[in-house]
Amino acid sequence: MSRKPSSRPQHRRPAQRGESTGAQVPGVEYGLLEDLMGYALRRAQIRIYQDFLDTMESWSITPPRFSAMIIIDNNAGMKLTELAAAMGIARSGAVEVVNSLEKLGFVSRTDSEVDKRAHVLALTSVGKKALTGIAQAIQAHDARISARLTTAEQTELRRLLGLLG
Amino acid sequence: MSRKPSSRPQHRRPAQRGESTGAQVPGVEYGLLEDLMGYALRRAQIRIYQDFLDTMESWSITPPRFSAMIIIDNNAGMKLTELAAAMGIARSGAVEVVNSLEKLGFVSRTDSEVDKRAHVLALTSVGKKALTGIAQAIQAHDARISARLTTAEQTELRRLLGLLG
DNA sequence: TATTGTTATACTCTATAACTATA
DNA sequence: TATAGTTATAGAGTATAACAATA
Repeated sequence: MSRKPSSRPQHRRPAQRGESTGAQVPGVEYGLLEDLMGYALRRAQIRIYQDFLDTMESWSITPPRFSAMIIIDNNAGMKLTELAAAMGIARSGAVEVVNSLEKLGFVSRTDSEVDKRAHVLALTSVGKKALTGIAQAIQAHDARISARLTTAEQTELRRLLGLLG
Repeated sequence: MSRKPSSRPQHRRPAQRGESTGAQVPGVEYGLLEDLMGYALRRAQIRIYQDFLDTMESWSITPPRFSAMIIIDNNAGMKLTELAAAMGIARSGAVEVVNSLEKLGFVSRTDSEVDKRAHVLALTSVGKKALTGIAQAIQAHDARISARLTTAEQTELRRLLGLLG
């Protein structure tokens, strides 16, 4: 089965992780999966991730990029290796995140004064302005996904999630 | 910066998603992230995913592969398109999952009697035997991640997760 | 015309290892 | 020797679009 490479689509939506709804399909037996806490958590995250992506669509922001922006904004003078540690990812992964944020014009690398190997990360003015809007949208997203829980239930959910794992 | 392609390592651990611990690093400010339910959920999932991978390492099983095996086992005569719908992923993704499970010898495709386009999915005898061990290990994993919660708290957590999204 | 399975393509996220420049 | 940033490579998971065979 072959296809013409020349007819490749130009306006495809970016293929991101988690386009599925996280809902169960009626008539399908899920067996053991129904009993697993890990599966319940995974389904919830898939549902929420979709809303996150929809929320961030116009900004080209993904969860790791968002985390990186927030962490850079809250830790002045941070180096790339420190960002990687803070995010719990490899240095090479942090390079990719910073590359993409730099390409979007949100983050800058500046040569460190004290260590010629290191780059100091910072949000650009464009990045700072964008983060204001992004943070607002994310907070609205977070409120939306938590809307069916009372304040007490939200507190309890946080506590129980903290105990997991 | 170039490198010698001939010196490529041969015994690297497969790079899977979620090698990070999901823990926060002391001394780092996480700002808004601390307040987000979505971030709390994400961190819990990262922690748990690591234990899942460690548990499944000897079986080469990942969450989607595990879900697929359970669903195929519980829905006799299922077609690939139905599996994709049940898992909430694209057909092309289901092809990949089934390919990998077929390569492991756990799943078989059989020509459908009633629809010459379709293949009927089934666990092989090897797959059935493997699933017994896998399911046991996963149930132990699930008990492990839930161990710090009482039974009542586990029930409550499930309920609250169901309300999310 | 519509559906089924497949392939081609592309993108994100993650990893390990090796490399260069610097400490 | 060790660290900081980068690049090369790899693999899993996801997507859209097009295609051949069949319904």
